[in-house]
Amino acid sequence: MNSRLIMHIDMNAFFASVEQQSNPALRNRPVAVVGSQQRTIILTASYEARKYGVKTGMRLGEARQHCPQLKLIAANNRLYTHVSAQIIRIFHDYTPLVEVFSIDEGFLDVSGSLQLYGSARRIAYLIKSRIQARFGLTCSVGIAPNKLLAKLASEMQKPDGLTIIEADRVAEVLEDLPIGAICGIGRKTAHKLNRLGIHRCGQLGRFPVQVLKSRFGVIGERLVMMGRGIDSSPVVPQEQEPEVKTVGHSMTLKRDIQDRAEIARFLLQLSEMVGRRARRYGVSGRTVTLTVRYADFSTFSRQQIQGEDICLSEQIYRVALKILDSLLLTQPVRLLGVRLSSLQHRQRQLLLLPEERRRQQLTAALDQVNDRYGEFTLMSADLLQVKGKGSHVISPAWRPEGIRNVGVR
DNA sequence: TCTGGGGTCCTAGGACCC
DNA sequence: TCTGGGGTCCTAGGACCC
Repeated sequence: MNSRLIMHIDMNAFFASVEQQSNPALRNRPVAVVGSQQRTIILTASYEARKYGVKTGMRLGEARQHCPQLKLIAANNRLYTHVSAQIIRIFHDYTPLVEVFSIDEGFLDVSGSLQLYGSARRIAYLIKSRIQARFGLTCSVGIAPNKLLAKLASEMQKPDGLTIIEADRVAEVLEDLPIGAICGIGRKTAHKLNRLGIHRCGQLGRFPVQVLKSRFGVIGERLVMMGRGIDSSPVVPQEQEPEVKTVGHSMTLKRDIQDRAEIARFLLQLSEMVGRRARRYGVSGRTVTLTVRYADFSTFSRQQIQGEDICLSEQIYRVALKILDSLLLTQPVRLLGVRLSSLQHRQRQLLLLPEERRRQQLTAALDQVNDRYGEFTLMSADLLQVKGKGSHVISPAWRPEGIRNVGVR
């Protein structure tokens, strides 16, 4: 009973594939989904575009150099969320143990589903064919004894792959695998490991733990385990997901600005977005962080802790503004961010003073209108001066509404 | 059309208290 | 008055993931 069977399912070029399905004219053509603002990057490229070297994270100019006929599409977050939620529902038909890793990825613990379906391979085929039939989308599936290896396996065949790593083949698979292929070993860590003479997972797994511990701290031990393909972390279903720890929004401005009044108006807009999401989650927080990126891309943040938990947009804004006032801006500003952390569940309304309670009710009414009719349908007069609406860029890490577990306790 | 946005976790240094 | 040590909280930055 201690041998598990974990499946990782990764939708192939998700955003781009969804667009190609919803618009047949885009099929078999190089397309890329980008953010809705002007200053953006490639979020997802279709496989046709990838052939030309177009990749996630690329600047638009560079992408066009690789592929002049590249068709760009502004991200449609509602559509992707909708499709994602339905795909997740399909996963749940095969096991209650589904971990939503991002909008286009999930882990399934199918250890207990084999009696019913025969094998993990069969479950994978069923899921793949249902997703194909219903949405016209392909995915890559990895099956292995743990999450680390399942994720690795799903990467091995794309698109439309199915890769199984059996327990007795783990060492063989890892021996010559570059360390960077492991989820959790990024560019910097790979580089540091390379300098210790470690290039392959096999080498990593045999390396003295003590040396890695002294160089990497607590993750030193984890690194050796990764090299050996050992991972005991469970598949965490939605209802057991830890609660959110921070809520934040940031935006790259259409153009770099230096005028403090203008900066303040963007902070108000960001504070409203943060406050509204915090209230929807039912949390408030004591720490407000302001992030600034200058025109040269250098980025810094300053935080301030309040004596009480806050969640109203105006309260967040006031703190953000205080931080702004304490800053000496040495360059035009490219990006602004506001984040609320040290989150707590909000107190019951009974404990509030009548005046505070009235204000909360007003805020809740405004939030309801905005939830139904879209961001910034109702907003303070100051916000009206801010040109454009909130950022509607969606990231692959973004979770469908209601997927994240909040407000239970 | 020069480089997005949402998170989590870890670290190092300093303040402060006992 | 020439110098310890542990614990906790806070700050800012960085690595990593999608």
